Amino acid sequence: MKRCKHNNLKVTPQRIAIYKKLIELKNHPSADAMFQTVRRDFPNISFDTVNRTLLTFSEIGIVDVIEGHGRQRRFDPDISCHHHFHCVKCKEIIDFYSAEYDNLEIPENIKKKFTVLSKRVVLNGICDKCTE
Amino acid sequence: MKRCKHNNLKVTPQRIAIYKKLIELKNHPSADAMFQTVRRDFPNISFDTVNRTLLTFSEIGIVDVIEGHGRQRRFDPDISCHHHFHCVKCKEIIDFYSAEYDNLEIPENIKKKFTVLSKRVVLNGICDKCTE
DNA sequence: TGACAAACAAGAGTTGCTCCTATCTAATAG
DNA sequence: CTATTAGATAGGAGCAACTCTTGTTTGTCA
Ligand SMILES: [Mn+2]
Ligand SMILES: [Mn+2]
Ligand SMILES: [Zn+2]
Ligand SMILES: [Zn+2]
Repeated sequence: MKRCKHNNLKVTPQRIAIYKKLIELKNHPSADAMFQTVRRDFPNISFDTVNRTLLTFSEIGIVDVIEGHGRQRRFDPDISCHHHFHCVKCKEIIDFYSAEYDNLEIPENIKKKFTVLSKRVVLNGICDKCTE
Repeated sequence: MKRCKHNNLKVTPQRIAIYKKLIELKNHPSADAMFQTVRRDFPNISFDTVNRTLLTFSEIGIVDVIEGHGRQRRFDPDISCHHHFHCVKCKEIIDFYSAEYDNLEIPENIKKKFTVLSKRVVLNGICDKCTE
């Protein structure tokens, strides 16, 4: 919660509860998934607070809002450089790691024109569970 | 429209109008953006028809539904292998091309477990227009 | 121990699809 | 060339996932 104070944000019980759930998660939850999880320990919390807090956290770099193919925004508690496999059937987003991908060079013409903040390789396909 | 017949889909004036707009577009329209464009030539068309047709086209491989960070689904009339730069400010998605990226190998552990249908490098950052 | 800016809960409002139904039409058979 | 009909469309209701508003509460600092 140092990160909160550092950004002039108050340290509230709601923020602490959401943060704790976030760091123990290993998947890519939607705002509603986080809400359902957090409300088990904090029955009076509102969806709006969870959603707003996740967006606040993404602004101060605690979570990432990641690319998706569905209508729900997906958050990623793992903010290190890694890559994603999207299953087109079950919509799950699966992490994978590759030094080769991490070290990809940004093309010159892009570097000249734009400011690149992050890069990621996104694979689409069918996961092992959906193949049967 | 051969593609339609080949997939047992009727060739309707609406589908022709949407298809024509699609192939002349060079950006990544949302369903609503397509609706607004197509209705100029076809004032009586409904949003639902445009949206449904875009999804139908994506099923038969005429367009791609691409990864996004917002709430609107984005379509891509360019179905060849290429890569995307997402501007986090104006939300524009800009194409770029790189032989190096096209030739990326899929990691062994992914290839073993999953069926990969497409790959793309996604860069996030700030575009030239938003930098001023 | 106040004062107060910031954050919260609850619920209304908005956006962007998605579904439903009556009507229409492209394709095929006669 | 017409009749038939499965499939497609328009218009509108319905729904999911946020997003905003308002009145109340609370963490922080003096
Ligand atoms: Mn991840
Ligand atoms: Mn593209
Ligand atoms: Zn799957
Ligand atoms: Zn921009």
